[in-house]
Amino acid sequence: MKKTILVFGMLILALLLLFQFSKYAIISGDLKVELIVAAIAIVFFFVGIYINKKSLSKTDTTVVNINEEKIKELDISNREYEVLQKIAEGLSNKEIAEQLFLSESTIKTHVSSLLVKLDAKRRTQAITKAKSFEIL
Amino acid sequence: MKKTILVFGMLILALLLLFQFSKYAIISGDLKVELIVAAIAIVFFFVGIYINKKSLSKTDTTVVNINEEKIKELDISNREYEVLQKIAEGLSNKEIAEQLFLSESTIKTHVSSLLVKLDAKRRTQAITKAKSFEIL
DNA sequence: TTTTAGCTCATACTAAAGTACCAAAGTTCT
DNA sequence: AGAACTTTGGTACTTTAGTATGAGCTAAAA
Repeated sequence: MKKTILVFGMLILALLLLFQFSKYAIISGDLKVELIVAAIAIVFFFVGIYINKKSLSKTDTTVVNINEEKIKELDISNREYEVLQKIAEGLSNKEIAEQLFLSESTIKTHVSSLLVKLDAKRRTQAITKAKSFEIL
Repeated sequence: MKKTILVFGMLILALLLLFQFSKYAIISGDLKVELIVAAIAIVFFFVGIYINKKSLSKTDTTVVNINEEKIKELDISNREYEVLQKIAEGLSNKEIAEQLFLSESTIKTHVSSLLVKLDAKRRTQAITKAKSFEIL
């Protein structure tokens, strides 16, 4: 936030300096008008690019939102979704079972139904499909 | 491509018009110098934003840029990286072998060395780790 | 109160995945 | 040509993953 204020302060300062400089240069006739105009144009062209890049990189992380409607559409239950998340974290059935205080059999059951619902043959494919559905 | 040429053509035209206009305005004294300078600044500021947006939307995938240095750092070979990509697509060893015209044994060898290099126990974990390293 | 749906767990089995170890071509660099 | 490395492939084995089927339990809906 402080950085933003600093950047804008510098910008305003540069703008004022350009004003003064252009006025002086035109009146004294040291430089051609075209040159000054071109310089201003180029400077603010890149300022625009810079500002735009800054604002874009901030809203960049907001792009990824979980599509909850799709989860319901695919008829994936709460428990199944939990398991799906653990799968995507790279855990084995055994590890998932331990983390959720369940037996490995139960995890296998959930995984199997997940594969059916996501129309996947493997857990890795389930991950990619889930991400394409914006579920993960 | 034709659109790009058109846009740039329009830009150059606008630039020339501004040149002429500013020269005329300053000489005739109809407008204040500050106003002209400000106008030019504002116009090119937005031009910069526009151009930047266009170029970004085209190279949109460049935002999630693959960290090639990390690949070298992890000592992952070309073939191994190819296999890693196929794993992330959710393919089985057999399917990867068919796509790359290799035997399943070879894929297993590559996968094993990938797991070691990525310090992963499973292929699913390899995917998540690779993504955290910005390799995928 | 049945019925339905979700969650749980088990057994038995098949199919992948992964490990360990070895070995032969092919490249690249010196 | 020899060294070092990548790529390829094999065998034999262990470990996960995944399927099929059945069943008990609970909570909510019909």
